[in-house]
Amino acid sequence: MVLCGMRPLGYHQGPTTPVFAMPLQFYDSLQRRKVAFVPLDPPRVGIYVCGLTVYDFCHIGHARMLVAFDVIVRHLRASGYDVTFVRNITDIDDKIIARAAENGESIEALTSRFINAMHEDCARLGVLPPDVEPKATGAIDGMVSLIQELERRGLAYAGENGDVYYRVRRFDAYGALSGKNPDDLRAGTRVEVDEHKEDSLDFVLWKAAKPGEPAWPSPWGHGRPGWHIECSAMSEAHLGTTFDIHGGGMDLKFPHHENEIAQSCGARGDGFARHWLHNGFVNVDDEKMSKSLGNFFTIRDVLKVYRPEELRFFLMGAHYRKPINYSDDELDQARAGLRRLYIALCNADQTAPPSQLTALADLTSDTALSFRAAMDDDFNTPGAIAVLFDLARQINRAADQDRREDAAELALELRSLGHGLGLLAGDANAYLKSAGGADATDGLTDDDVDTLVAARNAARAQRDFTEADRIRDELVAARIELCDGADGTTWQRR
RNA sequence: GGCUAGGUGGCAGAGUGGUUAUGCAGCGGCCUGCAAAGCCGUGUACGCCGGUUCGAUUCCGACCCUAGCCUCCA
Repeated sequence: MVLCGMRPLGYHQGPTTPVFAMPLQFYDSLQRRKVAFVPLDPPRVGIYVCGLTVYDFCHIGHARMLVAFDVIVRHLRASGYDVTFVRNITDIDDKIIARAAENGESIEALTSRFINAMHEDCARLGVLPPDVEPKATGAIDGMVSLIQELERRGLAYAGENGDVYYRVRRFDAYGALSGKNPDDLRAGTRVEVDEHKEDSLDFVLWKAAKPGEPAWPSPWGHGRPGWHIECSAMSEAHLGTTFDIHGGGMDLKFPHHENEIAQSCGARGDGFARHWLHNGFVNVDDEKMSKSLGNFFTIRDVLKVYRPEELRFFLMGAHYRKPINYSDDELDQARAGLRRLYIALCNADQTAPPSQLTALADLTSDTALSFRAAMDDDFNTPGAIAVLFDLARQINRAADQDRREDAAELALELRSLGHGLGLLAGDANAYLKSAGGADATDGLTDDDVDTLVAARNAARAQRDFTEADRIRDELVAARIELCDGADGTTWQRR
């Protein structure tokens, strides 16, 4: 509860200028304010994020979560922490069972198909794999153990139907995360009431097996786990009963995360996640994008039209806690902005990725310190990106003034800072020449373009500008832009 | 209805008790055969009404509006 005071970060450009910075701070959903982050057991940091239920392709809302926590973990690591990042996979639940039956395929076939698809999507978006990616079906023992302990403590009971429930009203802290009062919740009950529950607030820990459904043995008979208990078991298995950060989408705050707290704290005493981070939503027409509303775009749909990095850049263009609206117009804006950064790398003649980047901690320019300050302040990616643009201007200016070494040095810094955001990792020419999405092919191969550019330059050499412009118009129609420089003509796809 | 977040220039989006966010788009200039890219210049935004203050977009209160959650959901 006590904010750490200012502490010296280091010295910049001589010993007379101390540079101060606040330590890393972020908004904790539990305390509902920004807190200075002090890990439980530094430099080790444990973070658990609720992953996906794998019965369909990932949509952009999932991408938001994946990218948001990818950036958070990247920055924790850049800040010197030894992070263990756990992101689970829910591979058993009602929807999975229903979808598998619908498709006439096995649950295993369905889930492994969509797990692979998710991994492909992540790789394309530059989302690094978590350190541990546990599956619910691999954590049944831990769930049974938790439920047994809850039962022993009077917090769980078996209904007549064989389902096991959590006795919510016996857990005093219920509602602490979501700010909800159990009495208010009960008043709002308007869904079908399960007559086997003691109280309508109680939620399922273990479901009795139904014919034809997957089931595991347990003290309460064959059955399968409820959704909430999975995460309590998986976080405990990999991070212990107390760990630093728990994350997930805003909609998981209640009831999922509230229930996790009830389960984990109920069974193991106090502890569990010390801080909670929730990412905001992707909206379409100012309405939540979700499968149930049917207004969602899958990642792979979007990547037919936009480059993966453009989507990533778009998702980081707003603070991770705020909602963002998905539209072609905004993706186009992201495209134009990212293009500017890559062009700066080209202007510095640093098109190929460097073999060695500079670590954030070793960058001491004002620019780098601004970047760090932005990221240290609740992972403020828009602020950090603004610093990238500032750097791009510095590079272009240096290039204009023919200060090549300066430009190269700044370009390395841009790459290094970009790395902290998972951006600007590739070859700049390759990026700019790539089609803006799988469906954006213009029918011209790179060789075709090179041939036309050569023909145009031959015409220019003869001062036949009518022919030169005709060829350029043809290329522009194919979304290819030319740039006549001192060293020849370069081209890019828009 | 309860709870939780928001309302910033044409668009997107940070931030701040008094000083340029940033990007996209626009306009003027330089450069160019013309462009493109880049550079330079250019915009007097902070929902409404009160209050505190020398001074508020920034703090406090009321109001209006929006979104999310209260049901599976990133």
